[in-house]
Amino acid sequence: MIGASARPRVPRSHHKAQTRQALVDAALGLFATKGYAATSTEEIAASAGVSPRTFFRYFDTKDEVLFFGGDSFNQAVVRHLPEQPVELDDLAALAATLDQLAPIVIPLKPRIALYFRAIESSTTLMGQHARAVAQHNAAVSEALAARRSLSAPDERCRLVAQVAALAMEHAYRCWLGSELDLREVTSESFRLLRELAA
Amino acid sequence: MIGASARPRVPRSHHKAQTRQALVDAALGLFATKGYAATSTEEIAASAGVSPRTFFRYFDTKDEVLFFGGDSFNQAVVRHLPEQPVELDDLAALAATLDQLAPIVIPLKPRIALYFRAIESSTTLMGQHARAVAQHNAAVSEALAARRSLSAPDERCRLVAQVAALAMEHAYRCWLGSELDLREVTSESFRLLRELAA
DNA sequence: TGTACATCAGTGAACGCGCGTTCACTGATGTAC
DNA sequence: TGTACATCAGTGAACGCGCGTTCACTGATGTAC
Repeated sequence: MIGASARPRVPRSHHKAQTRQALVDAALGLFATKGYAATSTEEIAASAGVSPRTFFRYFDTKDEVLFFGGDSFNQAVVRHLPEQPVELDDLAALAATLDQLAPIVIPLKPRIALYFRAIESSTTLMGQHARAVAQHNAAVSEALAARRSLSAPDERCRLVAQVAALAMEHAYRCWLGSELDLREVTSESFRLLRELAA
Repeated sequence: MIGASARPRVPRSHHKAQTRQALVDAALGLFATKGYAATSTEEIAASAGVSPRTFFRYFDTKDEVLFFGGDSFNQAVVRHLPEQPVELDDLAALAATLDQLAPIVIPLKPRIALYFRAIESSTTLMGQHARAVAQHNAAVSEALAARRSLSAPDERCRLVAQVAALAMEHAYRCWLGSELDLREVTSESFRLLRELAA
């Protein structure tokens, strides 16, 4: 009687990750279409196919569910930055890093679009995003400090990280609203940045 | 019997403005010390000396009470910008404008410090702040467009406004945490900005 | 391989709490005459 | 100047609602023997 077993005995960790992902996806979709305030945790749970109670097993608060892998992108930036040629200045090194990471980002376009639509629906999510960007910038300025062999980031590192994040977000918003190439839009954004300070 | 009247018959509009201000002040203080989430609207009302119900006559939501006159500062920037010498480029014109407005900002230092402490206590207030900054930047980029006789702001205007806002917030945070002169810190911040793009 | 127990994802039910609303009212200011 | 009425800031009480918590349980996976 081979294959007569009712269930394929899926590992717990896998099941858990799946549930979490389902909740995140459901929330992202609902927030983007209905708005954050108009979406209850109960609805998110229902849309993810779990009970209302389960939501709070994965997230302490409603806003924590907004998540789209900004962390791993951040880590990728920090990893790629030291590999840039030393003759590039800080801004150019960051631009080159973003250029290298474009292939990872491009397939995520629909998801990123949902994310931006979601955060615009709510001040809380806006704040969530602002915090995430601030963390990202702190990590990048650490990496910039290391690149210049400083023990800790100085004012300059922090400002470069922030300015680059600005150019990046600017480029991403252009990209999302058009059919343009991400890499071209990004390099154009950095070029403009240089020009206006010249 | 001169002066025997019990009350001096204070105008309604004045009384109203006073109540509103009392609520805003109370909220700013409580948010900065206890944090946003740990402060209830009832507490704010009590601290302002009015009934709980009155809070919602002035503000539709709890977070709306965070307010410290960013609007009037914004308007001041927009008013002063066109008066700058035409030979200054956009960034220099904004720097000069902020330099002129410093005397208005300096006496507000304790209040601004409370504001920043408050927004750091809560993602919602963080979002509130992000929205306010975005509005400010939109208005500034309009003003920049007018300065260059454009009918609408282009990419460049928007980016300049954002970069300048970054330099400004950077300078303000340095200023709040020190005894340095606001005008010096600001000009240093803009100088650094130019340097890293050179 | 098989049995016995431990662990843990998921659930149900009940609840506390604070935001924000609705309805009905008081009393002071504003205004028409 | 004085009276009568309109307006509006402030209040009290009661309530709906969704977030987030607590307690007690089920059933599948993991593991020791």
